[in-house]
Amino acid sequence: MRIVIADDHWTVRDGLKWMLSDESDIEVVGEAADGVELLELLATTETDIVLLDVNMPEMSGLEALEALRKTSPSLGVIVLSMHDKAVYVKRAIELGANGYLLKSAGKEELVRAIGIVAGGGSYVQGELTGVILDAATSGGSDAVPRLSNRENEVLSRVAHGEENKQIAKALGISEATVKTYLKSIFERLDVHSRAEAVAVGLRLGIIE
Amino acid sequence: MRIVIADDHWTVRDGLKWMLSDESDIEVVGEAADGVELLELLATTETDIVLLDVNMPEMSGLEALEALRKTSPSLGVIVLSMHDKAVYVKRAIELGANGYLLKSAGKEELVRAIGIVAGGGSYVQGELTGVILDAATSGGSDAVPRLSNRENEVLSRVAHGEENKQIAKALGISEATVKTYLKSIFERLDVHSRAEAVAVGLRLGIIE
DNA sequence: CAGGCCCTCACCCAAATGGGGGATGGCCGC
DNA sequence: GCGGCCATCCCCCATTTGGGTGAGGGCCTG
Repeated sequence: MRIVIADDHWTVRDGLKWMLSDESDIEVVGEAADGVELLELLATTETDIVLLDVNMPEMSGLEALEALRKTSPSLGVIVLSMHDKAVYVKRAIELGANGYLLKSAGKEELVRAIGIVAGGGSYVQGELTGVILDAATSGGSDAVPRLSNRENEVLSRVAHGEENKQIAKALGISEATVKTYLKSIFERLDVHSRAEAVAVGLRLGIIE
Repeated sequence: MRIVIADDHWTVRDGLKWMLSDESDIEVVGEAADGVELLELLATTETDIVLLDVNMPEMSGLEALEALRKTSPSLGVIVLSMHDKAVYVKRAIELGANGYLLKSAGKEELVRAIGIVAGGGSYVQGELTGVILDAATSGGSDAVPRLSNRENEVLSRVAHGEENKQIAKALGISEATVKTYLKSIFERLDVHSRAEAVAVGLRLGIIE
C-alpha cells in the first residue's frame, strides 16, 4: 500500500514513517507539509492512502480534504486529529474522510486503520464511535457550521480587528454587504457578537 | 545525557525518540503527555534535559516551564514550538528556557542544541536569533503581554460572547469597571476591538 | 423551471462599544 | 514612604455594532 503523509511537523512525519517502516506491505511514497504540497504530490504520485493532519498552514487539512475529494474521490483518507469532539469528527466524515484517528492512538490502531481503509472500509477510533452515534441519533441537528468563501474572508478580517468599513473597502464591496455577511456568520455559528464569532471560528479551525 | 520528552502527541514523542536513538550519549529516560505528568516525572527521575512542547493540554508547556523552574532551576529545557514570532520566543526565554527550536528544525540541529544546553549553554535556532536581537535592541518594549486575573477573566468571557453588562453582573462589579478592564486589555494586547482581542488571546494561549 | 445557495445592496433604529478624561483604595517592593 | 500595579468606580460622546426586513441577479441541481 502506497502511503502519503501530510503533516506540517517533521516530528510527526518521521514518527509515522518510523512506525510504518517495519510493515512489509506498507510503503511511504511521499510527504507533504501543507495542503498545497499534498495536492501537488497526489497529482504526480500514485497513492493508495493519505494520512492527513487537520492542522496545517496555508491550506488546512480539512480544506485539503475537500479539495482532493474533487479530484480523487476514491482515495483513502485517514484523518489524524487531536480533537475528540463530535463536531470535528463529523466534519471530517462529512468531508469524505475514510478514517479518523486521534493523535493519541497507538501504532497497532494506525496499522489496522490503514488496512481497513485500504480494503475500502471505514475506520473510526473506538473511543469516538459513541460520539458519531450520538451525533447520528440526535438527528444530526448540530452539524458543523460551514461558511461561504466570502463569509470566511470577512470573519478572518474581523479576527484581525478590522471594522466593517475597512473590510468593505478591502473587499471592494459595500458596508451593507459586509453587515449582511456578519449576520449570516452569526446565524451559522450560533453566536451574537463578532468577538464570539472569532472565538468559535478559531476553535473550530474555520479561520486561522 | 538523560532526556525527558514532553509532548501531548505520541507521534512527536516517537519521532524524537527515534531521532535520538542512535546517539550514543543520549538516553531518553521518560515521556510526559502534559505539564502535570512532566512535573510528576521530574520529581522521581534524574534528568538532564527536557524537550518541551509548548502546546499541551491541562497545563501548557510554558506554564509547565514556569512551574518547573521553581523546583529545578538548573535543569536544561529546550522548547519546541511551531511559532517563529518574536513574542513566543521571547516569552519562552523570559520564562527560563535554555533553548528554542522550531518543529521544522532537523535532527542535526536538535542534537546540537541538546549538546550545547547540556554543557550549560543556550541555543536558539539560527533563523530566530535575528528575532531575539531585534527584541533585545529595541529595548524589549514589545514584551509578551500578560493580563491580570481580572482582565483574563473578562477577556475569557468576551470570547464567549458576553456583553459588558453580563460580565459585570457575573463578576459582581460595575459595568464601568468592565469597560476599564477592556481598555487595559486592548492596550496590553495592542488591539482596538474585542474581536481582535479574542483572536490574539486565543492565539497567544492567554485564554482558552 | 422552481427552489436553494451565494453575492450584492439598502434603510431604520436601539444598543453596545471604544476612546478620552478622571478618581479612590489596597498592596508590594525598593 | 513613594512609585507601581491592581481592582474598583464615574462621566461624556462619537462611532460601531446587531437586528429586523427587504430585494435583485447569478449559478447549480433536482
